[in-house]
Amino acid sequence: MTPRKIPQSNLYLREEELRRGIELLYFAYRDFTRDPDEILAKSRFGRAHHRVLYFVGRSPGITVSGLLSILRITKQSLSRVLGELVEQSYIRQETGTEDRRQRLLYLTDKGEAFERQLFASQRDRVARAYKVAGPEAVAGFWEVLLNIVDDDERDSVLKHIEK
Amino acid sequence: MTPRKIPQSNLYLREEELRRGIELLYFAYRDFTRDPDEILAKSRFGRAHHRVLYFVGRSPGITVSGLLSILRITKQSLSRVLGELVEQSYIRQETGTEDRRQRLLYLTDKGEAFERQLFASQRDRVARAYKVAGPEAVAGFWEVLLNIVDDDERDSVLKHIEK
DNA sequence: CATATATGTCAACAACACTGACATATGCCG
DNA sequence: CGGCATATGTCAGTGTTGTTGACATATATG
Repeated sequence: MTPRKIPQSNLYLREEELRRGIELLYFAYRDFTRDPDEILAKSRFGRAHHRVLYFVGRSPGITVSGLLSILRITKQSLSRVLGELVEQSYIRQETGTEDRRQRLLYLTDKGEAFERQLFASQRDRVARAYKVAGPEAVAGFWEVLLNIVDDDERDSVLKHIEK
Repeated sequence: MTPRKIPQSNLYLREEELRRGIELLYFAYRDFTRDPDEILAKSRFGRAHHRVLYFVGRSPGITVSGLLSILRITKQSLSRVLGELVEQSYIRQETGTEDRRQRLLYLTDKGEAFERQLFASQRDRVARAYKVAGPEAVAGFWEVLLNIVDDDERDSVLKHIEK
């Protein structure tokens, strides 16, 4: 009951709550990626291809460097994955109109169909979670995740999700 | 204004909301893993070692198969990582008392110190996010994540986080 | 024209996952 | 006790995804 004990107890509680968030993030992400992974395993693509299809589908006409700053990988890594998707006609490239150095990326019909299939596998899981938890929980879910993102990335994430 | 248009509009809204969750999960996870990755890069360990240290620290005396079902990787994959941690005295193994086939895993003092350093790097990020978002948002964050987890895994996750 | 930027490419390498096959120690059941 | 199951360990080969470093080409910009 000394004053010193109170902050210590709060710190302990705090750590438990923080670990709970860390673990839930880990477990949810672990299961959340399994749905598309199973579909991808049947093709010769992997998770990296999925991410490219996802973000090109989400931002048609995105440039290579735009994609790089979302994915935060090197251009050499992206190049391999993107090259395979282009070569197999899931993605097409157009030379930029304003800046002809840029390559603007778009999903082809084939790519769009595949992306929708991959999305569908995650959609059901997330939709169920939203439904069970309810709209207020969902708002909290978004709010906390947004604040976990790097401070200097938050604006760019907001631009993405508020489209 | 025909009845047909209403469900279509709802579906569209729904998809936007689902994609928002998917993207926030992606971006938050991307940044959330960067803190420990930077520390790990200075050692000769990687993200896989971190996960093992984390869950052994969280459940002292966990068995190898217990760890395998949390990590959902093969024993061959775990073996390499765990072997390195044991060999460098971050983790020690004890033969199970009830079942002598089991190897019970514990962090050494060295392992505990390293785990706390890794945890600290994520703690600040999550603590700030909790603080900015507020307690109700945090409850929603937990609730949605828990429901994103596989149905048949939810009990085991609950057992974990409610310790 | 000179420099910067956007993109592409080659090569070597590392982390982390997988499959398949086999080995050892221990528990448990009839 | 003998036989089968389980917990763990190990060897070998492979694939995906990331890295660094070096260099090339086309285009923009001052």
